[in-house]
Amino acid sequence: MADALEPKQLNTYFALMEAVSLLQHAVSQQLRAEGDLSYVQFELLARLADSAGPLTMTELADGVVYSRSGLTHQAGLLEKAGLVTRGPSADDQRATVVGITDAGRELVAKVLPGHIDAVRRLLFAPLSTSDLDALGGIMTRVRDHMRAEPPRSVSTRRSSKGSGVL
Amino acid sequence: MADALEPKQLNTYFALMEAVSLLQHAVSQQLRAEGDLSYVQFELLARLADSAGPLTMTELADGVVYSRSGLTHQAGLLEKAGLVTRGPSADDQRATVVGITDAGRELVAKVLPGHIDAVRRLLFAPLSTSDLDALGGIMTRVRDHMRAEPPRSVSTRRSSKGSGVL
DNA sequence: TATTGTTATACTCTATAACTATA
DNA sequence: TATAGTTATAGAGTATAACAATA
Repeated sequence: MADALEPKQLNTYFALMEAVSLLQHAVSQQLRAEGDLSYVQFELLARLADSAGPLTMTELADGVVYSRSGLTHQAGLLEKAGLVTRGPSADDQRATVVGITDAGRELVAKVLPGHIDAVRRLLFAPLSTSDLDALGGIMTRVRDHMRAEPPRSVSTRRSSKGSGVL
Repeated sequence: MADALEPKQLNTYFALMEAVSLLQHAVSQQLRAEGDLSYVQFELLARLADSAGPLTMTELADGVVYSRSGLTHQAGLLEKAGLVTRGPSADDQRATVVGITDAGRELVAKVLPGHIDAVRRLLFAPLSTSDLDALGGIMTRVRDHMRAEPPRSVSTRRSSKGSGVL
């Protein structure tokens, strides 16, 4: 126990992980039942729905998926379901641009109310307004910190000689 | 968009989910590399190491795993690896009690420093002391709220006639 | 030479249903 | 009749490596 986290840190860490795990599980069930979507698929659709225009695979991956093949797989499923389209990019001939279809937008719209409901009921119900502000500030900062630091997401490909973990 | 979360809530929700996803991914890599453990397996071992004595499968499951068969599977893997033992319970003949072995404790001890390091670097580095207090309080409250509310975890078995999602 | 994306493949995790045994 | 746990099995998600094509 030489270099343990302070107990307060440890408790915070475990509470965070367990709470989000429970939340993840609940919203995943909701998305599966109401839209036959995994959480990752929902995230991808939501990003596309929110975006001004189509996104490249790499742009779409950032922060959502941690391997290129994983994204290709998911995008393939969404395309087969008629929720997104894939096509060549004009700017960069290597890139694939992904756009959301009307059916995709409709599905997001169909699933969103129940999703919002679950998040409100499970996450926000026990929180005050100042809790919300605090949590928002903290998690935004943490997210940005982790995005900036290595280990980075998909965009940097691992070098072939295993660099170890982190 | 009739009943959307307030933008502040939505941003908070997404920041929380993305930050924890990144954290989960990073610590999973660390645990896999240094101890050949999944995060769930680490959690199970850590609980057992922290517990005064052996736990039943149901006690062990709570908050960690969402299906009984999943836990049986993971416990089987840990047992095969010599990290835990399983045996009949004295109190309740139906129950299985799970205990951690010396090898299990050693593995936790081996893996923990790197784990703590990653959590500090990724989660706590950008947070102040008051952030830590706030986050701890908030996430503890959220976790307890979700534990209390349905959808409950494993302990309640689903009725055979599909009760829908939540 | 580095980057974008796909393919093929293998593996892990998870969940459902059917089952045994005990309370 | 309800609960604890296991088994068998199937499906979904993810990652690695090898590959083709473009920058």
